[in-house]
Amino acid sequence: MTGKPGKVTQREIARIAGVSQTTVSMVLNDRDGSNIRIPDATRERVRRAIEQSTYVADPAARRLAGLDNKILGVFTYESALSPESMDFYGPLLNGIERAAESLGCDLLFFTSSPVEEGRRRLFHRNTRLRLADGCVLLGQQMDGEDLERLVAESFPFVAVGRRDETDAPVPYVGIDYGALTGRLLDRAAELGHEKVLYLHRDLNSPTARDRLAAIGRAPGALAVAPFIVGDDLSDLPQVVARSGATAVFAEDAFLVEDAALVLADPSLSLAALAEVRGHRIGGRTLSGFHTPRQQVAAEALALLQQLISTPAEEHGGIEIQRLLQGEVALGETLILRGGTR
Amino acid sequence: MTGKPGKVTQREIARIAGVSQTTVSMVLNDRDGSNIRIPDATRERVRRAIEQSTYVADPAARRLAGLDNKILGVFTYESALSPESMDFYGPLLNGIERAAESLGCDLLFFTSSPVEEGRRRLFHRNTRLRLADGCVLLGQQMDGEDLERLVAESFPFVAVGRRDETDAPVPYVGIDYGALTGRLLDRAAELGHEKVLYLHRDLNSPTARDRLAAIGRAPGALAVAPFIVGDDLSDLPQVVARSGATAVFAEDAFLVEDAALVLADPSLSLAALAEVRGHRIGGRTLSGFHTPRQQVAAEALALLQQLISTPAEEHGGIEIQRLLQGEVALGETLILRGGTR
DNA sequence: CTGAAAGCGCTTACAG
DNA sequence: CTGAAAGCGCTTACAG
Repeated sequence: MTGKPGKVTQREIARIAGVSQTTVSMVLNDRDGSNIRIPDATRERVRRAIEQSTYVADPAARRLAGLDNKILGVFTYESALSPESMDFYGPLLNGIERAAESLGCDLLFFTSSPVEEGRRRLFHRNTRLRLADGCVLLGQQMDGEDLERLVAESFPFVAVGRRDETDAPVPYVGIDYGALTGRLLDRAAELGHEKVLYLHRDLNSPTARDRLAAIGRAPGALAVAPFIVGDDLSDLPQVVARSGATAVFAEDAFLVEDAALVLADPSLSLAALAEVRGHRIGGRTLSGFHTPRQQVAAEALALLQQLISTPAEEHGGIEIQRLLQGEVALGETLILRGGTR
Repeated sequence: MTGKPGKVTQREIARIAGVSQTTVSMVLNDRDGSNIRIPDATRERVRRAIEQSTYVADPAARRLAGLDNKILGVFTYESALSPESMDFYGPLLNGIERAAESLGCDLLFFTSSPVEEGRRRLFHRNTRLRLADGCVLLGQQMDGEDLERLVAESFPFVAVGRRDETDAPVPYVGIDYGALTGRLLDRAAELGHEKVLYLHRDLNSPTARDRLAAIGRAPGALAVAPFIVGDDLSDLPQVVARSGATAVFAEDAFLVEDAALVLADPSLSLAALAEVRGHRIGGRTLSGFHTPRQQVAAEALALLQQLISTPAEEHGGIEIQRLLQGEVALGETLILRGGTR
């Protein structure tokens, strides 16, 4: 696999144009500063030689010589392009693709990373991480060690979603689930609810903690009881009855849907503390949040680009941790206490 | 952007282990042939030095030195990750991701390619194409010149979908739409239809031509009239009435859906000469094809890998043009002539 | 204004 | 068994 017969190099162009290889490089990179001044004639000669050939710069060589590659890495802790993950990753990937287009960057997906314990490993023997100028990380849960190491090696990266599992501050762009949760709880209180049951899977992620923390700060009139669920929800009706809750919230829309299947009571209010777009319960739009996922992705790439193009000493001036505000989706399943859906 | 403070090189490892940089390279690449024999002791010393450090090989340097990168390029002529394109690209991308995982390859998406006349350009000033060992091309229509040039530069690539726009034989993996069309027409004849109207947009793609060619070979009892449609379908009822057709086929499921909106007659049979999964007309599953798109993607990557790892002289032994068989989806909209949906 | 030279980090003949 | 050297294709000081 060394045979690259069709490959044209700067040396070849130089030969044709009758100049040195250095000059070709200068022309290609528009190096035209104080001490380098290439006459238009030479410049033209080189240009023509290039046009007539099929020359394209070898990106590996450029990179090795110290230039940016305009390649951004995309690392996902799970499969990104499977049908199941599209609900979550789809809008993010779309935002990333569009941002990359407008930044003029290519996207390197680290699909080769070996899977261990169900999750991909970022660092491994032959990681191509370094080929990228920087990397965005996606996934509900991330590996704290990966993050620490990226910081330690001062490799530019941005996590999508809030992170707090490390000592060193990690650059991220996320959604302010705490604020959203607070607002939805306010809304529930306004509608007369006094007891809410909150279903979750006890995930160990920052956003899961943000939701729980916000629940701990619920308005005085409202008591919210967290309840950890497993795969089997058959006990749920009893739990709800015993708790006296008039509303059931859950950490994501799928969990609300599952709960709704076993919870037949139409007077029970339902909501997800997460994106609800496209989700309906018995024909009614689910109450919950609208989260600006495309915008998160776009801002993550913009931040990454900023980190890449700013010398490390000046990183202090950059806001590296950003939470974007979503909005509460009122929906039709969070209703007046005592009403019916 | 030259500051790579956290970067460890082979030279550094060599210094620590007290060997030459060459030896480090040998150990890393398990070079252990006839004339190179590294004692386990040395080997171990190097291994430990590597483990203790955060060394990872620089992929740009490896590539420049002539090795494969295990990076496969993905070029799409349109946006690949937008919600609209997911219907078409989704299963293909999913197949590509999975195949890449099992081949141990990363995926480079050429999102930076400048868009001209609504389509991306493969070759441009700073293309990173060469960074990949090879490339898969996706898109309904492709640029013949791009394909010619790839062949001329003997850059390994595989097109997804049949291609015939070049003189040189282009490697591809596609679906045999001609065979599928033939079988659906047979089915229509069996159901008693004698006249069918075929709606299409007169696209200039090989698969579009394959469908038309198969229509030209329709069974004797069946007359199929191709009809080119624009965006406005309001004339369609008249056209159908005038033609005397008892069935209307179209080149894709969306076009059938659009046609169904203006064609109220429930005795009219409908079908798409394309993938129909997930499509319904008035509650009935649409008749058409089931196409193995994930398999197409997987086979395209396998073929690409084969082309990459086989010396060019032996390419003659590889079947580079492959058509996969799909199956006819009987559905509920292609019915007995005279029946009602 | 332009070229010869060093260097980026690796691999692989080629000499010891 | 192991290292010094050349080379991959580029960029960028540094000399003319």
